[in-house]
Amino acid sequence: MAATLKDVAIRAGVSRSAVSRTFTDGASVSPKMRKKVQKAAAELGYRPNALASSLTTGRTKMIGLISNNFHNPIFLTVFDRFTRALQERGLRPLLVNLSDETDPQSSVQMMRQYSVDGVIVASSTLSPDFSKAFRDAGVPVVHTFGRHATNPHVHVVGIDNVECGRMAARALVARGHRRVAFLGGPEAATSTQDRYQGFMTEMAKHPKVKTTYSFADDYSFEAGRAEMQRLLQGTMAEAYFCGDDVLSIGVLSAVRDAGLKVPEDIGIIGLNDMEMAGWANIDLTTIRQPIGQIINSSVELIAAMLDDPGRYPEARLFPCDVVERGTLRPVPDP
Amino acid sequence: MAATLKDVAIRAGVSRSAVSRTFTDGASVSPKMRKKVQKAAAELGYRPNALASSLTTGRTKMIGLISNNFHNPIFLTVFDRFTRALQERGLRPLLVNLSDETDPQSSVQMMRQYSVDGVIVASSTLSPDFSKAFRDAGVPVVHTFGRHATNPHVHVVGIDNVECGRMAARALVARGHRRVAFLGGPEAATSTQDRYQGFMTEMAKHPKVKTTYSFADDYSFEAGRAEMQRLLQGTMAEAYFCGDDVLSIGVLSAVRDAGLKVPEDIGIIGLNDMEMAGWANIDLTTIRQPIGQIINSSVELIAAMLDDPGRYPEARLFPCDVVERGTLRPVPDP
DNA sequence: GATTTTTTTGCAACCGGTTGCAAAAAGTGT
DNA sequence: ACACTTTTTGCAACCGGTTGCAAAAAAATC
Repeated sequence: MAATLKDVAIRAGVSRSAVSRTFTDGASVSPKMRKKVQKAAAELGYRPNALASSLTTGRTKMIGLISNNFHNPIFLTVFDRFTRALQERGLRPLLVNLSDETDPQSSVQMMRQYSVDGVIVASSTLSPDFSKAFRDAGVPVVHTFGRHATNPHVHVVGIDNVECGRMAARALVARGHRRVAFLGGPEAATSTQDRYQGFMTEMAKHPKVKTTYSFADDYSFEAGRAEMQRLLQGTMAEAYFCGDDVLSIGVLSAVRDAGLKVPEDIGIIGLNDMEMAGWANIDLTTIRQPIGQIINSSVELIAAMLDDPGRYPEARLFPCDVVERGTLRPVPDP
Repeated sequence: MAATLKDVAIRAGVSRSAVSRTFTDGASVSPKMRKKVQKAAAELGYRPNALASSLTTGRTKMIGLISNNFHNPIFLTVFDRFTRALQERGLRPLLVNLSDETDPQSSVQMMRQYSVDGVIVASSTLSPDFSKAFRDAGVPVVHTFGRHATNPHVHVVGIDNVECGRMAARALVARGHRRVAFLGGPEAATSTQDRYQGFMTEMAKHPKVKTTYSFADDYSFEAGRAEMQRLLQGTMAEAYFCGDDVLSIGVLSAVRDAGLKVPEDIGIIGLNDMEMAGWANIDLTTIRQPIGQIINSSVELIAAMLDDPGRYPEARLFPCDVVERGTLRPVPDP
């Protein structure tokens, strides 16, 4: 069975406190004692029990990583990046799948049962109130992909979805499209609302361009495809800003099945620049959300909060940029 | 700050032991006492600290979920399923990303520091020795997607990759193909080796069919595409068994870019039946690996081991089946 | 009511660590 | 060698729970 601190103390012929100090950063212990203890510990294969020490230190080094999105392919990259960034700092992600429930209180309680040092909410659809429940319970929290506010109640890291909507609108206008449309994800999602708002307000500056919009049921291939199939029954726009890449791929599929050419007949621009967007058979023009930076910044922020829990809530927004690929025609020469 | 068992005891005017018994399944406590304690606990928002109790019980209900694959899209489904199945049993996954290192001992040590109740190794590329290190350290372990052996040292849950190779071969032969090929993932991977072996041994039964093989660098779209582009410079087979779905999608991309028609000119069969295989623009004929069953079985097995740690190691293999879609021509009528 | 049996309860020790503090040891200066 | 200062060390209490056991209380039996 696992060796304990007491076993090491007995073997090294020292007090338990000496052993503890040897393994506690910053604690005072003589070099001679340290060597004696380390020798005994090595012989026994001893490593401190993180959970026992957390009772005294109040630190587990575990971070709750909460998500309700396990279907959008970009989230595999998200989990890859989060796990790596946390591990690099000696932090351990306790993964929570909230696809089936979003009661803040039961999540808060569970996280406190495990004494996580902090929580990262990785979701664009879980509400600010969800994240705020952690803050109110005294648990450091960062909401990644959350909607920013002028006076944020919790730390938010992400992109400005409104600005992305404007950016997409500008991209379509710059290509001379006279009829454009927003095809968003689920209408109730804040990310959808913000992208829609940005798109529509930018398009309002171009009254001569006909602008329409609609929503898919979900951020998924099937939902995007189904919504475009519905649109194909009526009057089409020349170009579409689709709420995200996976939606865009569904839209592309429906368009091509209808015998239309992309970008010649129909232009498509997505959002996210997930790995698949660059696959040769997709080649999606999209707006890149800098996932790596967002995640590193989130982890940096949660780590900072461990040392400064009273840290004032901030919103860190990262700029997006248009990635030119094959689904939008080139900008005409001036 | 969080209420403790002691706070509840004081508020209810009872002993700490009474409070503990109220929250411990199977412990003896009168209904009257229980009600009194529960009232006080509710008023204080008390929940037992799982880590403190683990010191006595030896149980954290945390399960290490180890993976080194965060790029194959099917792993998003894998994580979704694992988190759900574990959560349903009140178990919590501590996620570990081993993309960058595979030293068994450091992983074992980390898991023991957190007193996980068990470990699930979700990887087809991490070696049996990796999993065995946990067993040797007395940590219950299940290797999901591991290679089975006649005398397994650890519990293994997955598919018979050799049989899948045979199955793919039979599928190609049944369609009358006279020139067939295996296009595998990384040659060193055991999954590649087994699939290759099954394919080749089955094809050996059909000496009149010309059989060739090659390997992609990786299980990825780009690697699949690149390998097919290389093959397109030479003599092509009529149909290919590609080592997994994501490889197949890359292969499809290269084939179509070369102006060939699928399945008329070239047939493709993949393996896994990940969500994307069914997308209308992919419509991949593939061999379904029953991910849901594999994962539920793994979780069932780890849960069983918590109660019976000495349980004899077993291998649970699930049958695969061919999913007919659009990338292989139909079987000719007899 | 008295006796016996069963259930409930609190005490105190335990789980594996950390840490304040006083005493001991080591180091420095004269 | 002695006085003073700094560092190191062990003790014992603590962190937030669980549990064996003996005593007390409740229930059952006659």
